Amino acid sequence: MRDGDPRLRRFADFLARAGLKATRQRAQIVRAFFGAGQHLSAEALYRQIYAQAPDIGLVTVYRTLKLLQEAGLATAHQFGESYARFDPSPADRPHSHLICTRCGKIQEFRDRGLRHLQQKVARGYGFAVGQCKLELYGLCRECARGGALRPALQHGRRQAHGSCQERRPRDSTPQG
Amino acid sequence: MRDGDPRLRRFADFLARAGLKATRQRAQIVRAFFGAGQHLSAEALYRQIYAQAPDIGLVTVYRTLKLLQEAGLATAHQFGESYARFDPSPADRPHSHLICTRCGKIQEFRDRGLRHLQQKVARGYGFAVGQCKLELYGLCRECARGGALRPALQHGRRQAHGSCQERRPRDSTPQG
DNA sequence: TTAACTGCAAACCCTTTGCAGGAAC
DNA sequence: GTTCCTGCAAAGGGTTTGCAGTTAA
Repeated sequence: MRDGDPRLRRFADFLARAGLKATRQRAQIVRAFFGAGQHLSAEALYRQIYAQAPDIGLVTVYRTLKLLQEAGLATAHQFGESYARFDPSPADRPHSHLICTRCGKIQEFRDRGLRHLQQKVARGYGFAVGQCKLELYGLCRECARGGALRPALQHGRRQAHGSCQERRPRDSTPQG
Repeated sequence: MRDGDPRLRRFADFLARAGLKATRQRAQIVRAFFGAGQHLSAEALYRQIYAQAPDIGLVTVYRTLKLLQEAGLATAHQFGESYARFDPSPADRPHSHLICTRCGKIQEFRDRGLRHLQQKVARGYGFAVGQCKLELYGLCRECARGGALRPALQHGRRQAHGSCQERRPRDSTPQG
């Protein structure tokens, strides 16, 4: 991560505006969080940080992740696991997720169709949509090709992802 | 719930086929579960049952809900709360959810557009979609009208619903 | 100087598990 | 008569909180 990451500045601003303090621990945690560029769990983030700063506690990681959420710089997701993963994309860049149930890879995507679907549902049910959560579980390109290059995903205790169309695409040619 | 609910029969079949026993507790639990016609938590289901059968324990409710999931007759959802809610719709009737963040009401809906979106994403990313989870959080018709007829939803400890288009529909006229 | 922060340990909460007695087949 | 089931209590696991010492502003 380049040090000029705008999210670092946004977090600094958030702290200042809220009358909170910019501590070394918070700096290291957010740096590691944005630097990872993945959907890490609190525990995983803690382990990454531990390598460089073993004095930072897991509790502080949790507390900082909570601040990041309040600042709109992280979003917690369950992804059918027993623990939360934190999405480092700013809340003002909404997106959906593809979760590979084999290798655990999580990809983000956006699709205009979702907006239309929301509007249709909003009209049909008189429902004022605030947040939208769309998650597609299945096999990523590599895993779908039968490649077991990555180890299989270790599932958590609570496998609670909802049901939907159990269906496979006709072809897999990219098209953006 | 009428006693001829096909789900009761499906559950009985499931038990028989798996060499499991049809106990009074299981009967009462699944009856109450399907009868409620809502997305209850284990605790809430337990409380309902407690009125008629205080000898049935919460643990047995959990165990029976797990069996129902294995039988494809219930699905666990997190819905941004700290605990799971169980959807009494058979797994072969996939659908999405509207969750009112004010009164807690959960509505199910289906939309063909989601299928298309899935196919598009599948092509674009080479992703073999298995399960799909779509949840829209916002205000139901009644709550959106400013009516606070139902009490506000008691949120759980863990508010982990993902981000998406923060946006409101132009109008609220029904159209199916 | 003072309000906020940190780490530790302990608490919390939902869910699962071990075990001894009880019920279905 | 087995095998499975139940309830209780206790354990598990992720997350939060209380507290006393520490640090940013």
